[in-house]
Parts: sequence; structure tokens; C-alpha cells
Amino acid sequence: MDKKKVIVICGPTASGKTALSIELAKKINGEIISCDSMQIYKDMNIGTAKPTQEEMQGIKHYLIDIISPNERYSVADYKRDAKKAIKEIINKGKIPIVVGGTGLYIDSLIYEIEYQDIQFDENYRKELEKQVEEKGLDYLYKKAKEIDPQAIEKISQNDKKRILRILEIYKATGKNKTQQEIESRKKEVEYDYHVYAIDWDREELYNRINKRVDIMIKQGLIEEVKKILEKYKEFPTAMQGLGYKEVVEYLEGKTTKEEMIEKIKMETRRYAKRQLTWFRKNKQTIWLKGKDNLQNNIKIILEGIN
RNA sequence: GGCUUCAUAGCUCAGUUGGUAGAGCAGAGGACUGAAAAUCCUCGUGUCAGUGGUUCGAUUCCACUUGAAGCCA
Repeated sequence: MDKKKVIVICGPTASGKTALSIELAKKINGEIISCDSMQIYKDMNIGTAKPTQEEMQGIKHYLIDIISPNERYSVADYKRDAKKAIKEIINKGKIPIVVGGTGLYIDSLIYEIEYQDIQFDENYRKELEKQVEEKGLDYLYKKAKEIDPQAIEKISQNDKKRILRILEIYKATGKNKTQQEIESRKKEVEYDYHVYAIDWDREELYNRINKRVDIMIKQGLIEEVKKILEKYKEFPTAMQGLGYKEVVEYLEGKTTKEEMIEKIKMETRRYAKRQLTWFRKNKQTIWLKGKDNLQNNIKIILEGIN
């Protein structure tokens, strides 16, 4: 039996993914699954450039506003939720369109990466953080090296996040990360993913980013952050969002408004660069020119899937 | 108008007791499997303002020119 087709549209932030995907969905009777680690959060609208109801033009969007900023969410959750949404859309006889800029989440789908059903161990994370404080990161680096010398070879001695992760995986599963990763890629990919990415000349992309940040400020990003801070107390992951952490610094008086705006622009440009690095890695990806006519890009996609 | 100081990487500035120069930031490239809008790695040649002079050799010393800042009129 032929695998069902799933279209993936990725690209750096501010590249025009939303407009393209909605036009495409209208044309092919599709529905959209967001692939964005920040748009999943409720109440974070302006800073995440979440599509408005009006922009959506009646096209159903999945995995937007599904959890609160005080909740934890991870790629494993995303993989599960996105697969469920894909199935649901296909069952309706429609075509799923996965749209977003979170490369890690996209890869979890297109490479069918399997995550074991384990719970996040808050206490162990805290304990490890404490050990970093007391004994230094190097102590944990050595510990991780004993557990998984192969994995440690690929990362830096300063990469705290990944060093902790090696230890956490071992604690939770009894396996090391290398072993775990081998097992995670055993399953055959369930769907026929067609991956498209939107590209711009760097300078043009940066101009678009700068302009968009100015618009976000005008639309009331600062107010949005204030409201979120009033409404929720803890932010396990949500406050990593670009634009959010910088506004928090500003509200705490650590930076001026001008400095904050410039910083958001700069960090967003860097983020876009990292995204491009990620997307370039997948050699199957078909690149579209963001500057080109929208209908023309849709034509390219239609030719690709038929 | 006079005096003083300054002019070095896209920006902010070091520095060379005369042997053509280096940091931070910006920027570029890369990595990435449960925080990923996160986290981390690598990368520094530029008429040392211009024109002359001294010198084996000047970005460095001298003169002039141009520009900037400050002080005095």
C-alpha cells in the first residue's frame, strides 16, 4: 500500500510560511499542523507571530494553543500529538500540511523518531543543577563520559544541557543515550513526507525580521508579556521564547526599551540563521524562493506531490 | 581664528620603545534525539585618514592636508 502524503513547509522565522501554507491548504483541501515550539502555548500570540483567525481563513490549525505557559512540553509530546493530528486529517480525506520552524520537531516526524514513555524527573534535574553549582560542570562531564563515551565525544565540555541529558536518560531508562538513539530509529517512517523550505537573501530576511519585531512592539508585545506574568507563576519552557525573555528583562529594569528592541531583533536574526543551518542538513528538502510569487511556489509543491 | 587631543576590522577600542596589528561586540559557518525561539562549537588582512619627509624599513617619529571632539578668543 502506498504511504499517505504529508506536506511539510519549513523555513526561518518571518519567511512567509503562514501565508503559503494557508493558500496551499485552500487549494488542496488540506489542514495545517503547526510545528512551532512556542505557538503551542496559550496567551502567547503577538511574540510567536501566531496566525489570527482572520489569517487562517477557515483552515483548521492543529497544535496551536494546546497548553499553558506554566506547563512543560517537549519533542516527545509533539511527536505524539502531531502523529495523532496527521491521522485525524487523513481520516477526513484531507491532506496534512505540517508548517513551522522548529527543526527538532520536524525531524521527529520525518525520521519517525520514537520516544520511550518516560516522565520528566523534576527532582533529578534539580539535583543535577545543584551538582553543577557545587562541583562544577566538569564533574558531571566526567560522569557522563563514563556512562556514554560515544555521545560525549560529539558534544562540548560546556554544553551543560546535553551533559545533563546524558545523565537523565541513563537514570530514567538504564540505557545510555547512544543506545537509546539507535533504538529510536528502528521503526519505518509511516508517511510520505514532502519537505519544502522557504529561502530568502539574507539581507532581505533580516529586514523582514527587523520590521516584524517593530510591528510586534506596536501590537502590544510588552502588554502581552505583562499579562502572562500576572496570570502564571512558573514557566518551565515558555519563557525561553524570543521576545518574551527580553521583555521580561526590560520590565525588570535591566535594559532600556530601545536596547530591548534591538536585542530581540538581533536574537531573532541569529535564530533564523540557526534554523537555516538545520534545514540545509536535510538533502531531500526542496527550496522555494520566498520572494517569488506565492502561486508559483504552490505550483511547485503541487507538481511535487502529484 | 588660536591651542590641545584624536583618526587602527562593520562598531567600540587595544597595540606596535620603528620590523605592516589584536580584543570585545556585530557578522559568517557548523552541531543538534524528551528545555530546541533552547544549548553549544569554530572563524579576525584591515589602503592602521590622506600626502610628503627622516630611515635599510613608517601604521608607529616629523611636517602639512582633511575630518571629529574639547578648551580659549
